[in-house]
Amino acid sequence: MKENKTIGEILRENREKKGLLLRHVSAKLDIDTAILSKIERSERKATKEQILKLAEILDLDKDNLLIQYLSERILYEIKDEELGSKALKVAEQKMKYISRKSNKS
Amino acid sequence: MKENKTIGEILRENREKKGLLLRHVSAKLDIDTAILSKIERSERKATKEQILKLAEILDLDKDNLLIQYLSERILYEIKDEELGSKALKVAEQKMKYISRKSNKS
DNA sequence: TTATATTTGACATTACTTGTCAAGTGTAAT
DNA sequence: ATTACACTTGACAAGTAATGTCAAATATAA
Repeated sequence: MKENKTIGEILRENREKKGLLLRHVSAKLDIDTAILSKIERSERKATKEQILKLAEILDLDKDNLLIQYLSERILYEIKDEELGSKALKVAEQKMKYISRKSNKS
Repeated sequence: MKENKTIGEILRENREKKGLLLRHVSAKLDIDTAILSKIERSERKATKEQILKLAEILDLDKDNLLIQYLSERILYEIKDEELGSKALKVAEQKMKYISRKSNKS
């Protein structure tokens, strides 16, 4: 029974769990509350830097949050593509090929 | 023994196989030869529309070429990311989750 | 050489991303 | 019901990246 939350949902839940307001967190990120609000509702994408700062501010695991973030960006790339699923699989194959190559195995 | 060619390589090989010059093909695409040259050498990305036209011009399978193209775009998205490989796997999981959901299974 | 094909790099244009701001909505307390 | 506060919304501005042109450079072959 795996959860499946958006980055936005994760960020909002954890911000609220800590009792922080948009204005507190957005100040630390040095952006307007409007953007953070939109990020939490998946109306905008965060930048990588913002994700890393948010992990610190909300005490979340950086690597994990970054993986979630990157995976959303990947899905965004193919969201309107019928062949997206196949493209993803091919991307994985190429990825393996590349790492196999660079390890000269 | 799988092949692993870039889109650019595929395009160039097939253009040459048909005896077409950059200027012939780029004219049909309505772009300068310079861009096509760069696309073939992976110095620039093509647009989706260009890929579809190229499939026609070079008699290549549209779906297959599009999959190759999209997979390159995906890899481009994570090319500098240490966690890229993990992000790809998570993206696939999410993809499965989404399609499971939309099929209400 | 001359001719033709391709490549390169500087630059223009366009499209997307990321941001601000001000006005709007929702909710709870006085 | 008015004030106060958190959040949301949408119009717009600024910055960045993608896409293209052009002219000069390079390569190859006749």
